[in-house]
Amino acid sequence: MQIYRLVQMNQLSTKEKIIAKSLAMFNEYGVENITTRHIAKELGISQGNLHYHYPNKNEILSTLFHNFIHQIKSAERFNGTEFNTIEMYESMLENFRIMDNYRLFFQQNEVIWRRIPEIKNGMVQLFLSKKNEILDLIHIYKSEGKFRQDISASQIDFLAEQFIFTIQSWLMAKNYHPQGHSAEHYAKFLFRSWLPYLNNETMKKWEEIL
Amino acid sequence: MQIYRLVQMNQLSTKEKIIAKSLAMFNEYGVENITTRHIAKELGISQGNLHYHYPNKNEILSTLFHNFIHQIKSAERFNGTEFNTIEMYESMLENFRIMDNYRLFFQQNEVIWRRIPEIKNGMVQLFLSKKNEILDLIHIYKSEGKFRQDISASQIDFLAEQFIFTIQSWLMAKNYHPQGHSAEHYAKFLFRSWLPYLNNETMKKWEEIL
DNA sequence: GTCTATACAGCGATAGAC
DNA sequence: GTCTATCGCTGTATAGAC
Repeated sequence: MQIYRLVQMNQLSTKEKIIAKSLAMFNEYGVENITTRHIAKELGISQGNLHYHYPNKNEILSTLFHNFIHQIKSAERFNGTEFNTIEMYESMLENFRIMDNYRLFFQQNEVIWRRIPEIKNGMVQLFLSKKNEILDLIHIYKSEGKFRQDISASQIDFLAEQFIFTIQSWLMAKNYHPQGHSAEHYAKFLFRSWLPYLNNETMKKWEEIL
Repeated sequence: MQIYRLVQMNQLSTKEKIIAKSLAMFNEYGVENITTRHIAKELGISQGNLHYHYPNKNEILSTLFHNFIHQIKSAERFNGTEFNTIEMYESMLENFRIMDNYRLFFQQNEVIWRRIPEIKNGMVQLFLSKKNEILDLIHIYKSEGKFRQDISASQIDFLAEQFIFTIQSWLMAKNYHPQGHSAEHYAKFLFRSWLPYLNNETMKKWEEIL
C-alpha cells in the first residue's frame, strides 16, 4: 500500500505550488477557462514568475499528465499470476482515487487532447496495457473454473471490453450525478459487472464484498 | 421510421446554414476553439451578419441543443407495453445515430455545461426519463420470465444503471478507438450487456441478432 | 527567482451605412 | 439582411530591471 505524504502548501517550492494549484483549478473551472494569469494571481506570484518555471500552459498540463501516469504505474499490484477478490477490489479502488485526483484527463479529455495530441497517445497506451492486464486476469479465473460454462467465449471477451469501457468513462458518468456517486460507488459498480458471468458459488462470494 | 430529408447547403436559409455549419465545426474542432468569426468565414458571410441572426455563441449552442432534444423525442418508439427484440435494437441504433450527430453534447459536455448550465439540467432530465423507460422494459421482461431466476433484484437494478451509463458514455469511449468503432458497434455493445442476465432460451435468441 | 511592463493576437459584441 | 469598421477586453508570451 502506498503512503501519500500530506504536505502543506507553504512547504512546497514555487514550481510545486504551481503544479498543485493548476491541478485544482483545472479540475474545478476547466482547462479552457483557467489562464496563467489566474494561477499566478491565486498563488500570489507574478505571471512572469510563473512563466519562468513553466514557459507555457501546455508545459503545466504535460507535467500534470506525467505525474498522473507515474502515480498509476506506482499503484500497480497485479503480478500476473495471483489476485484474490479483496486484493482486486482494493487495487481498483486505489486506481479510481488517483483517477479522481486527475479527473481533468477524463472529464476534459477532448480539450486537452486537442492542445496536446501526445496525451491522447499516452491515454490510449495506458488502456491498452490495462486491457492486457484484465485479459490475463480473466484467463486465470477461467482456468480456475470461476466462470459459468454456458457463456460463450466472445461474451467473455465482451466482459473485458466492458471493463475497460467503465474505467474510461465513470468520471464522465459521475458528472450526471453531482452529489451522490463517489469513487467507491464506481469501484463497486465495476465489480458488479462481473457477477452474472461467474458461477453460482463464486458469485455469492463476490456479492458479499459489495 | 423517421425519414430524414437530405438538403443541399445552398437550399437553406442563412439562419439554418449557421446552425448546420456550427454543428459540424463544434463537433470537429471543439466549442472552445470555434469562434463566431470562424463560422462566418467558413460560410462566406460577415461576422456582423452572423450576429444579426444569433446575438452570441451561446444562442447557437442553445439552438443546437433544442434541435437535439427535439430529434431524440421524435425518435421515441417504446409505447410502454410491448417492445420486441428487433424493435428494441433498431430503436437503440436510431438513438445512437442522433447522439453521434450531436456528439458535442457528450464529448464536450463539461465545456458546454459551464457555458450554459441549463443544458446540463436538460441532459440530466433526458436520462432520468430514459432510465424510467428502461425500468419499465425490465419490468415487462421480468414478468414474461425472460430473466434468470438466480439473479438478485439489486443486480437487476444494476443492469438498468449500467444501461444508462453506457448510453451516456459510449461517445466518450469511442474517442479511444479513433477508427474502429461506430454507432452500430456500441448499439451491439449495449445489447450484449443484457445477455448474461437472460435465461438460456432468451439469451440464445438475442445472441442471433449480434 | 521574482518582479513590472509591454507586445501582439484574437475574442465577443456593437454601431452605422447600404 | 448584409456589410465594414471598430471598441474593449483578455489571452499567451517575452524583455529587462532587481
